[in-house]
Amino acid sequence: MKNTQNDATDLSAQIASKIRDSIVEGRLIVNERLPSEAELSEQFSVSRSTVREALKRLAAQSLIRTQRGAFGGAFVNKLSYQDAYSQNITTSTLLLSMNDINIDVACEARFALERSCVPLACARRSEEQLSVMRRELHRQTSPDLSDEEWCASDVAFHRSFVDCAQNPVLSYQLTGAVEAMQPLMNMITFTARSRAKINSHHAALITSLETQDIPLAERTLGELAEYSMQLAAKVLADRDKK
Amino acid sequence: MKNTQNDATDLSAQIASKIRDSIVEGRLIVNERLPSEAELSEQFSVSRSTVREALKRLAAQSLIRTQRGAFGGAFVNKLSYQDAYSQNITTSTLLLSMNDINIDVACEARFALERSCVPLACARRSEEQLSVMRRELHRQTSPDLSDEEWCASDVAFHRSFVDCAQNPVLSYQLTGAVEAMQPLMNMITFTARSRAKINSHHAALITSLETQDIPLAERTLGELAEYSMQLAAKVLADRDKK
DNA sequence: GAAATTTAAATGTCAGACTTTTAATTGTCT
DNA sequence: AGACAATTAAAAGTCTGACATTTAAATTTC
Repeated sequence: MKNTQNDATDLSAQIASKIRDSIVEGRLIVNERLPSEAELSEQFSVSRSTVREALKRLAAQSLIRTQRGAFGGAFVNKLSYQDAYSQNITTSTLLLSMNDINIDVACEARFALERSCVPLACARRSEEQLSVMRRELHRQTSPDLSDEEWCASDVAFHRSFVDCAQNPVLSYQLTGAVEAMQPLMNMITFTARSRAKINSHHAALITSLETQDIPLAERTLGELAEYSMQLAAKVLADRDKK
Repeated sequence: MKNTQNDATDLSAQIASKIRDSIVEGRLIVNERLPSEAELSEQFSVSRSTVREALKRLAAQSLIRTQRGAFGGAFVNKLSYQDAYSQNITTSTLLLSMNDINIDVACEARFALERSCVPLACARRSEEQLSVMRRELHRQTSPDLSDEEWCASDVAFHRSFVDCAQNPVLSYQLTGAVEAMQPLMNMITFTARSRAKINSHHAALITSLETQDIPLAERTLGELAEYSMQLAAKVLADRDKK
C-alpha cells in the first residue's frame, strides 16, 4: 500500500504522490490544513511553482481544496459523493470511448450491474423514486422529445431505478454503468430503436417495483439488454453494407 | 454535457476544464498533440505557469501525458484499464473512509455487486481463474499467514471470481467493490473472524463455479455478506462495551 | 554509409515580484 | 461596551524571465 507512482522523474508528481499517500493512509485527516506553499517548498527543497503543480494535481482528484487569504491554504478535502460521482463518470466515459469496447460486452456488463440492485429495489422502492420513474416514462412517450432529451430521460429513469435500493454505496458504484454506458448505448442505437418498445419495458420495470416482482424485473432487464444488442448488431450491419 | 465546473475563479481550473471538455467530447482525439505550453499561454492569454498548472491537473486524471524534448509536448492519453482501475480504487477507498459509511450498507452493496457476475461467471469460468482461486484458498489455509497477507489473498480471490465472467467492463466496474470495500471490511472484522468459516465459503464458491451452480454461488455470497455483517456488529458491540 | 556532433524545440525547475483575497486585529465613534 | 470601519498580514493566484534537461531531428565527420 505504498509509493503509488513514485519512480517518475518529475518532482511535482513525486511530491503529489507523497502527499496523496499521506491522505489515503490517514496520516493527514479530513479538513487538516497542509503547510503553506512556502513551507512545503522548504520542506521538499523545491521551488514554490513545483509545489503548486503538485497541489494542483491533488486538487484535480478532489483530494484537497484551497482557500485564499489569511488563514487560508490547502486543506484535506472530504470527498463527497458528488465529487466521486463525477470523477467516476468521466473515467468510465473515457475508458469506454477510448478502448473500442465491443458493444455486446458493454451491454452485458451494464445490465448485469443493474440487475444487482433488483432484490433490494423491489423490497425498498419508495414512492419518491417511483414517481420520478413514472414522470420520466411519461416524458418518454412525448413524440416531440429530441434524441438528447430522450437519452437524458432514459438515464434519469435508470438512475432512479438504482436509487430504489436505498443504498448510496451501491448507487455510487453503479453510476459508471448508468451514466456512462447508457448514453454510449443510446448514441449507437438511436437511429434504429423503437421508443414504444423501450417504453413498454420501462413500464414493466415500474410495475415490477410496484408489485415487488423480482423475476419480472430481472426478466425485463434481460429483455432490454437483448434488445439493445440486437439494435447494435443491426446498426453495425447496416454500416458495413455501405 | 458542458462546462464541467467552469464558474470557479481560478484560471488554471478554467483552462483545465475547457481542455477536459475537448477531450471528453472528442474534439481532441487520442494521441493528438496539444499545442505547446507557450502556444497555449498565448491562446488563453495567460502565463506559462498557469497553463502548466492546468496541464498538471489533466495529467493527474490521466487525461494527458507529457513528453519532454523536441517534438515532445502534451498528448491526449489513451486511458488504460490499469489507470482507470487505480483511480477508481483511490476514489472508492477515500469515499468509504471519509464518509463514515454504515458497515451494513457497505456489505450489502459489496455482495449485491459481486452477485451481479454470478450467472456469467458460472457460464464462462476458465481453468485459469479457477486455478488462481484454488491457489489463493490454499494460501488462506496456511496458519502462519499474516492478517495483511490474508486480506490480500482474499482480495485476489474475489478479484478472480469477478474475472470469471470474462467481461473486462464488468471487472472494471467491480474493482471499487472488491479492492476498496473488501479491505475495509477485513480491517473491521479481522479480530473476530474465523478463517476456517470463510475458507469453507470460499471453497463453496469454487465448487459452485466448477459445477456451474448459480443458486449455490448466490447463496454462498449471501452467507458471506451475512457473516460479515454479524462480525461487524459483534466488533462494534465489543467496542461499545469498553 | 555509419557514427558522432550539433541544434532546436520542448518540458521541467527556479527565483522573485506583484495581485487579490480573506480573516484577524486594531482603531474609532457612539 | 459594543458596533462599525480601517488596517494589516498571511496566503493563494498570477506573471515574467531565466536557466536546466531531455530528446529527436539535422548536420557533420570519418
